[in-house]
Amino acid sequence: MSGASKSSGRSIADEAAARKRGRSLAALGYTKPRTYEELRAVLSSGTVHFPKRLRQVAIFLWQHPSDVALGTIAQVAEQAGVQPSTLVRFAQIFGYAGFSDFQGLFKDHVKGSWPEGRARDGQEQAAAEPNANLHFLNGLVGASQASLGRIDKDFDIASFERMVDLLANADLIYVIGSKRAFPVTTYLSLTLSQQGVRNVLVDNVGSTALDQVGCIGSRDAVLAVSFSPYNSITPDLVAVAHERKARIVTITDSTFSPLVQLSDTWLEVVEQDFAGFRSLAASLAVGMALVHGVVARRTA
Amino acid sequence: MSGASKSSGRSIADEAAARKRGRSLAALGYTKPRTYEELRAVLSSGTVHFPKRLRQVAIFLWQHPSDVALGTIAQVAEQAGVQPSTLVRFAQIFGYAGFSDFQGLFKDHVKGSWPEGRARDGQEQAAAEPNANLHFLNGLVGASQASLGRIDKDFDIASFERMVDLLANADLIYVIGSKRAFPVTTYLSLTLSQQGVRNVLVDNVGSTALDQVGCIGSRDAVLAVSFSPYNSITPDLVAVAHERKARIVTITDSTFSPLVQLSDTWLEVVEQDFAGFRSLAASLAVGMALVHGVVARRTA
DNA sequence: TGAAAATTGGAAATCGTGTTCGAAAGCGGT
DNA sequence: ACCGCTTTCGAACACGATTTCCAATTTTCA
Repeated sequence: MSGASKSSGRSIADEAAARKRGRSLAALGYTKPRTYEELRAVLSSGTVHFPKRLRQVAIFLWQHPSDVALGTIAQVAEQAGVQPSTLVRFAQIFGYAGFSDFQGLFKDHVKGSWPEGRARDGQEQAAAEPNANLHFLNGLVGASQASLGRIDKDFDIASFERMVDLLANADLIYVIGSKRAFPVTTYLSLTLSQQGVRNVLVDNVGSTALDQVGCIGSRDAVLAVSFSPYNSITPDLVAVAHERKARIVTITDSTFSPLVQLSDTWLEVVEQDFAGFRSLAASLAVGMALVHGVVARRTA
Repeated sequence: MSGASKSSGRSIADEAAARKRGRSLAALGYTKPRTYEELRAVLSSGTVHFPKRLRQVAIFLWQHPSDVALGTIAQVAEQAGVQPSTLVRFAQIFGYAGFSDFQGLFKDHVKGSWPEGRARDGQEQAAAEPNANLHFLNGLVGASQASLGRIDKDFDIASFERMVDLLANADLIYVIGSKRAFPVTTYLSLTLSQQGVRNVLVDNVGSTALDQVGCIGSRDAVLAVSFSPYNSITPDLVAVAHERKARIVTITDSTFSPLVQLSDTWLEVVEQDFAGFRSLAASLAVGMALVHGVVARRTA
């Protein structure tokens, strides 16, 4: 609220200053947004086209309003990945004198939705859900959360560390998984690559998977992901890799998985399902942690 | 959060300084409260008796936590009807270096009760975790759960139903998404197929994506998934589909997505990230719900 | 391809904020 | 009522935060 009161007394000078820079939105027929909702409306209208960095700022403001309200300009800038001056420029484009002034908008908003907005009614809401689609969505969310919750409970950290070791020491990592596991492997492969870890995603495009794994050497490692029913091509591919003496680490959902016997180390991740639709949340989280562990080990 | 981290590094010196003033609570057997809840507990315990001005401060803190979090010391002092220095003294009595440090408590609390800040819970929980890998895993789980939690809060059920409508009435569904969105689209495509809904996953294998979307007709629909940064091929592909008069529904993470303007209907799903690794849990859950909705509509 | 314009990064300068400190006022005990 | 201790006040100071400005870079348009 202080920000608002302060700005009101200086708005004329502010706008004059901004206009002098020739970038004020007033020139575009916009008036300075006076509330957080107005700002959101302007941002979402899509009529304003920002260059790269300023767009980055807009996206961050959109997604993390409370961080903007509570932080200093330096903190916000770092989190958004831009320079502090960029934030100031952004604020000025909207007709504000500077960041502090602009921040008042966010402070007001956060304060406004407090403490009335504290109603933690997740459970009650779900219980009396009239809409079938919402009911289903809540069921899926529940299944995902249950899967995630189970990770904390019984997680074999020793196996996990062995897996990190094996993968980190590998020459090349082959990522294998089909059907339901494929989304997991694509994300793992993408993330590994983004982190600079060379890897091959065995996707079986062109039915070349067997030939790909035929190239595996004894200094390579296989990261396999497989869920029941185990009727996909994955066990076959892993068996080939096993014959070729590669290290094999597996994420699967039971000891009955045919991959368990082939693996040097394996982790059990059980996903909950709702009405036949199975979550992938836990597998993704564990997989990401694996990637992170490998990167950390390699750069150490 | 910055306040908290800052304090941890200086706490020893802080407490020494406070003790020298002879008013530290440590002398009374109290330890410095580390969270807002702990502070409330101490205040409400009634075991500490403050002189007039300090009591005034305590009452104000109790009743207006958000003002304390958002304001400057001068503003808080004025609202509470005391001098700024009184606030500093109050903070020091509790073992903090000063008001800024103390204020961090309130900022954390406010941010924690704000949707996108909830992953912090997992992070702090993990702070006591000795194993770095476990810490990271917990962070990811926290991010996933925060993402899922946000679905309940603000979900545009109307948009969702329009999306189901459009997809259910489509002749053929094209599923488009690249990079981080690709795992989501692969799972959507797989599930659609398993449920008997004909669809094309535009995966750009062989760089044929443009040719694929060139076949889209006006009775088809596109289900696009895209996250920031929006620098992939997805917008180009969707633009082609748009020109060919197909219905377009989108799952994305902000209004700045270039897909929004091309879409008939879109849903905002914001994923939390942890150390740069972003969750997909919420997008997957929403996507699955979409598939289920389409199947239900078609078989009805 | 080259020139002009727009955008961005970064450091220097400015401004505001929090903290400290000494003096004054209040309070309780003798 | 006096003395000593505690609490409060308010101004000066120092620090950190914000803003400004200019050079470097990127983009745009001819």
